[in-house]
Amino acid sequence: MEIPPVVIDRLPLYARALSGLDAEGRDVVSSQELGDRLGVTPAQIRKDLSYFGRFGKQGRGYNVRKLLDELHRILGLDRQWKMALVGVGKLGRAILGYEGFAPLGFRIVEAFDADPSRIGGQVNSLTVKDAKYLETVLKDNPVDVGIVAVPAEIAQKMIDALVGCGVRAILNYAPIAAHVPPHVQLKRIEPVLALQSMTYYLKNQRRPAPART
Amino acid sequence: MEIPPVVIDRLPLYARALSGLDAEGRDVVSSQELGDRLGVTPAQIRKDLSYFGRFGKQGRGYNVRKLLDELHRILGLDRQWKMALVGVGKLGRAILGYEGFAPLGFRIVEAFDADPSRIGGQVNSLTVKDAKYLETVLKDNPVDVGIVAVPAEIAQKMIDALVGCGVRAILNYAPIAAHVPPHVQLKRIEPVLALQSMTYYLKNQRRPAPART
DNA sequence: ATCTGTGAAGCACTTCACAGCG
DNA sequence: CGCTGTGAAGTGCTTCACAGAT
Repeated sequence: MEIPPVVIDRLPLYARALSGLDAEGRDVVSSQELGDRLGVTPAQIRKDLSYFGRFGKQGRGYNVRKLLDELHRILGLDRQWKMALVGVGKLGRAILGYEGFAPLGFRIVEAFDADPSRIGGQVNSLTVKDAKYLETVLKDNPVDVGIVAVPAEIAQKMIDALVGCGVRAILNYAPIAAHVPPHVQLKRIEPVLALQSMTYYLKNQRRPAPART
Repeated sequence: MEIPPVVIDRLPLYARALSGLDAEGRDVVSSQELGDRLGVTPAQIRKDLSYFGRFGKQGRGYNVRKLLDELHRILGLDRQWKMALVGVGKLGRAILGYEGFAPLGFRIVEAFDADPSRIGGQVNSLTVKDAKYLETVLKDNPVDVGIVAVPAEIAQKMIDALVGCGVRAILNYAPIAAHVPPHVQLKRIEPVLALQSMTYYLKNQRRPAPART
């Protein structure tokens, strides 16, 4: 069956909420309560989950631990994923220092930059390698995800290089509309775009906000 | 007329591409060419723009400078927007140091934190203030946008405080499903969620990627 | 000849509403 | 009785296809 992309985007949200419930010691949760926590309708949650199987018990709800495991399996979060960072400027260093990736199974195993003053440097126990050797390094030691944190002007070139090394998922922090072949995932992290669309609603006094993103 | 939220989300993308074209000295662009640059269909662009007026010339295309100005006006990007940052940890400092906000009219004018070791410190010519006084400070000196970069456990509390001060747009970097009243905009910046949905497609060999986000 | 602007058609996603099970 | 799972209905967004302007 073909699963709507929006559904896939919501699953990590569900997984995170379930982690929280699990940590609170909760065994069972209804779609109603999960929905309240997430700002999602219960019907949406049930429909989303129904694409993958029947995980609940009628009259009771969902077993927190079991559903969490299922979601992890579905999303592929039951393994480790290797990532390569390109661009070790201010933003890149902040990404390297971010402690939210590792506990969830995402590990940055390589860091590249083109600036000679940064190459060879140590950041968070990683040695910064010359971007010129990106292809050589990643061909021997492939990664699953590329993180791009370089200036706009060279972002597409770096993305092309990553794709050329077989990287099939890219997290793009550079402010460009990047092009990738159809088998490659691309998600952008762009605070500025988020701000620029919010101002539309700010400008027009007290217009109700649209559904949360 | 009620404009679809997705349309509003695309306008900043168009504006950015037009800035680029303008910088390249281009006077006119067609929906076809703009679409090619952005990975959006020409029909989509024309339809989106048609919600706001008739900006093109048939047989010719759009005047780059004129359309850019219109978009800036529509989105409210023809003014300055003041922002307050809450949370001056590693992430918060990276946000303060980010140079992409100011040139587009977004200025961080206040920084708050609850950690005594950070309060009073100078970051990027801003003095970090005690989060305890957030309400007092922002009531005298209101901001348009709140940026939340605090740990998950206190994020909702900080968001509530910002909303209490009349902030109507929030950029949330904390990994929680935040709740805000309907008149408040909320956008989340969550690299981890982006990664966690991409792995679904990585896991399933060579499934084609869905439309770019 | 070219490219916009736009109703109408088509598609995708969400919500409803209820049968069915514990 | 409560809550899931799910076809069917409803809504919202995208694409088509072409009249009309230059």
